[in-house]
Amino acid sequence: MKIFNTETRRKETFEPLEPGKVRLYVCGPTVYNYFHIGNARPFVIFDTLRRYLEHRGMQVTFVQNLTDIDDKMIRRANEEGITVKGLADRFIAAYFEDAAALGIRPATIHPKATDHIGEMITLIETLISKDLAYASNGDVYFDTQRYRAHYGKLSGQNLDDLESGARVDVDETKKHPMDFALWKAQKPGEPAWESPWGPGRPGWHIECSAMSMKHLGETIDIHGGGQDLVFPHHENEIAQSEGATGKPYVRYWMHNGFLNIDNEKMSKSLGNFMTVHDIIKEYDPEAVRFFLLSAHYRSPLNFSREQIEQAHAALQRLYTARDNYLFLLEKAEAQDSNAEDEAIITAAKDAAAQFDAAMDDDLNTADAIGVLFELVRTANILLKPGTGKSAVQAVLDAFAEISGVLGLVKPAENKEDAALEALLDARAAARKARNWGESDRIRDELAALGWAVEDTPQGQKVRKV
RNA sequence: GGCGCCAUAGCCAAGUGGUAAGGCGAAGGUCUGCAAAAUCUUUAUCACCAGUUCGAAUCUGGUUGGCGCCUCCA
Repeated sequence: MKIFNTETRRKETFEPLEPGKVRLYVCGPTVYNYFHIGNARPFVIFDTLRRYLEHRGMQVTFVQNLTDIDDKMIRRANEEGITVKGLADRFIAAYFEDAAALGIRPATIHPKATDHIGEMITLIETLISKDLAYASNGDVYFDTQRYRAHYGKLSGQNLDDLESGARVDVDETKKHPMDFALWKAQKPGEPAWESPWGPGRPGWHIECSAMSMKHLGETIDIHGGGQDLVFPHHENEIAQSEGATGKPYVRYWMHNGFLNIDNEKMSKSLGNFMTVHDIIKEYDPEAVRFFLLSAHYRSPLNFSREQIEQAHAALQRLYTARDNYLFLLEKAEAQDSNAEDEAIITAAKDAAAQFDAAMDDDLNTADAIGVLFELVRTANILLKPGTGKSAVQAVLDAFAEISGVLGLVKPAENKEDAALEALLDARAAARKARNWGESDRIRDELAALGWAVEDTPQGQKVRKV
C-alpha cells in the first residue's frame, strides 16, 4: 500500500515497523462539545484506514485519545457551572454515540489525558534533564532554540520563517516566542495536578506524545489527524518525543483535508459548523459517512445539504442492488453455476481486486466507491433468474467485502413476520386471479405497515421502507 | 512576509503523458396489469495563455480565481 507521508510530501510504500502489525495513532476529540462534521472527517477516514489494514490481514492497534483537560474544557465547564470531569463524561458519551451512528468503530484504546498525567510529568522531566525544556514560574516550556536544527521538519517551516510571521504572543516567562508550554501552572479556579513544578496541568501537545508512547511505543507507524494539526501540534509532538527518546517518533504522517462549508473551513472558532449530533437528526447518518468517503481524504470537501441528499440517493442504489441479489439467491434453483455464470464470478473477483488497488493507492475511497458501483452495474446486467447460487453468492461476497471495509450498507433486515406472510399470500392469490384491485389494495396495506412490495418474475419481493 | 493546496459535465467526483471511472440529477426508449427495480441511449475535451512532446486534463512557465497553515481548531 502507498501512503502519502506529509513529512516527505510524497507517496511511500507502507511497511509497518513489525511485519503484520500496525501501530496507529489519531488525534481524537476535545470533549467540550458535540463534534462537528468537519471533526468527523478524520474519524471516518482513519476508521476506514483501520478497516482496510485489517482487511489486508494486518493486526492494527489503533489509539485515539480523548482530550479531557484544556482551556476550552475549563471555560465551558465554568460557563455551565459544572466540573471539567462532568463536562468530559457527558461529551465522551456523546462522542461514542454519534461516532457509532457514522459507523465508526471504537479504537483499540481511547486513552484520556487526565489518566496519563504521571506519564506526561515523566516525559517533561526527561526533556528538562536533556536541557530541552525549562521551568519558569511554575510553567514548563519546550526550548525550541535548543532544538532549532530539527524543529519544523514536518511543516516545512524553519524557525526563521516562523519568527518572521510574528503572530506569536510575546510572553515574558518564555525565553523565546516559539517555545511552547509543556506544563501550565494552575490559575485560580482551574483543576490542577501536583508536579515537581507546583500544581498545574499539562499542555496540549504533550498529551499525545505521552499517550502515544505509552500505548504504542516510542516509534509508531502511522499518526493521523487534520491538516490544521500539522503546525504546531504535530510539529511539537515530534520535538517532544524525538527530543526525549532520540528515536523516530512517527514513520508515516497522514493528514486529511478540510471539510468546508461555503468554501470556507468549518471550524468551531468560525462558528460555521454543524454538529453530527444535529445533522443525523435530519439526515441518514450513513449518508454522512458516504459523503465523507466520496472524495479523496486529502482533498478539501465542501459540505452542503444537497451533497448529503445525493449521498443518500446513491446509497439507496447499493441497498436495492444488495437486496435484489439476496432475493435472487433465495430464489435461485441451480446450485452450481454454468459457463455463463463464470463471467459473473470473474467480474466479482475483479471488483475485489480493483477495490484493493484503489485503496492501496493512498486510500482512494472515491475510486473504491466507483469500483463498488461498477460491480453493481455489471451484476445487474449479468444476474438473471437462471443464474446459479454460487455466482450470485460470489457477487454478494465481493459486495460485502467492499462495503464492509468502507463501513457502508448495513446487513439485511430480517423479514420474518407472520402478518406480512399472510398479506403476501393473499396478494399472490389475488394476482393469480388477476384481481388487480385487490392486489393494489393489499399493496397499500403493506405500505402502511412499512413494507414496499415489488413484483418480479420470481414472485413478490418485499423490502422495509 | 514564509510554507502549502485547489480549479474536470447542472451538482459531486476519480483519473498525473496515450486520447475523460463512478454517483446524483435531467431527457427519451425497453420491460411491467399498474407500480417499483433494472437496463439502453443522450448529457464534458478537463479555468485561461504560452511551452515541452509524435501525443497533455495529466509535465514546465505564466495569468486569473478560490482556499489553508504560520494563533485554540480535525
